[in-house]
Amino acid sequence: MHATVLEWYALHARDLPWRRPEASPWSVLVSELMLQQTPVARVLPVHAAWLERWPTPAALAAATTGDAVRAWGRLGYPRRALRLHAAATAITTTHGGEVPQAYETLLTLPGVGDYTAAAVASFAYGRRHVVLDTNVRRVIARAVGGVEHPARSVTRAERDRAAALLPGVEADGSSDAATWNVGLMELGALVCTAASPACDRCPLVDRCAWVAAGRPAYDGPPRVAQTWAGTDRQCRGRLMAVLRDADGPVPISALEAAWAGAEQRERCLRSLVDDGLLAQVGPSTYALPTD
DNA sequence: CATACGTGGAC
DNA sequence: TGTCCAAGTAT
Repeated sequence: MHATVLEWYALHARDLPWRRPEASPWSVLVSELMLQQTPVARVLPVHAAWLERWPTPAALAAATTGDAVRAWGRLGYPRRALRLHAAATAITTTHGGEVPQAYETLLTLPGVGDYTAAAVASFAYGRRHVVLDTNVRRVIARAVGGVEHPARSVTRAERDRAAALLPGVEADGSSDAATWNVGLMELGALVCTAASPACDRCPLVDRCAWVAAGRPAYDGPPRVAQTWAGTDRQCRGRLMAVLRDADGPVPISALEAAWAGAEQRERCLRSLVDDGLLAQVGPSTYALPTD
């Protein structure tokens, strides 16, 4: 299975900026934060502009959080911009300006959880870690587990299975683990997709347990649908869009025009200020934060 | 462990 | 056209 995936990746990998040999660990870290729940196509232009403007953690740490939020644009989940800024600050003040290499150290950075810590350690530094993202989980669930979708949350058995599949260390100390990780991710992103897997283009089709079983439909607990219309998330998004698109502070009237329901609007306004995404700069004026 | 958290493209 | 989904994290 290893050689098959590695060969397929060598032939079909997309040329992404954060995968190039010259990509810095900072570029990798920025890409990983941006890619959390966000498609590659939308990340590409924002990532390029971000690295151009803030080529190092120290450069971002010197900017305001408001600048980071505005540069985040419409990637969604703007708290990630705040976390990335906070991570850059921590890297600058307590890690000598260099993105940490150790998984455990990476894990202490804001916005960096198990997946991102393993991904940065693996992709930026070549360290051997199990990288369990939604793509890897799905490929393993199908190819090895024989089911269409993995469980809602990562189980111990699932992690053990992924660890067992991870390429080992060669006699010379090298390992294919990092390429294996990104290869499995790429396979899940391009071929073994959630809704319409292209098994006719899959290098693992002949040994896939799910295909062998006749591609049985998912029969686990119902996967919760994301609601959107009328939620606080939609309201917060509307309010943030007003601030992002403005040159400076905006009057409360502009925010009132963006969301009709007063009670919900005020609750969301409070939560955005509480999160540090907005600042009240006058009795009836709001702005992106300047700290 | 379930839930909140943005946004827009695909089918 | 509405539903599903995208390299998760924090609480």
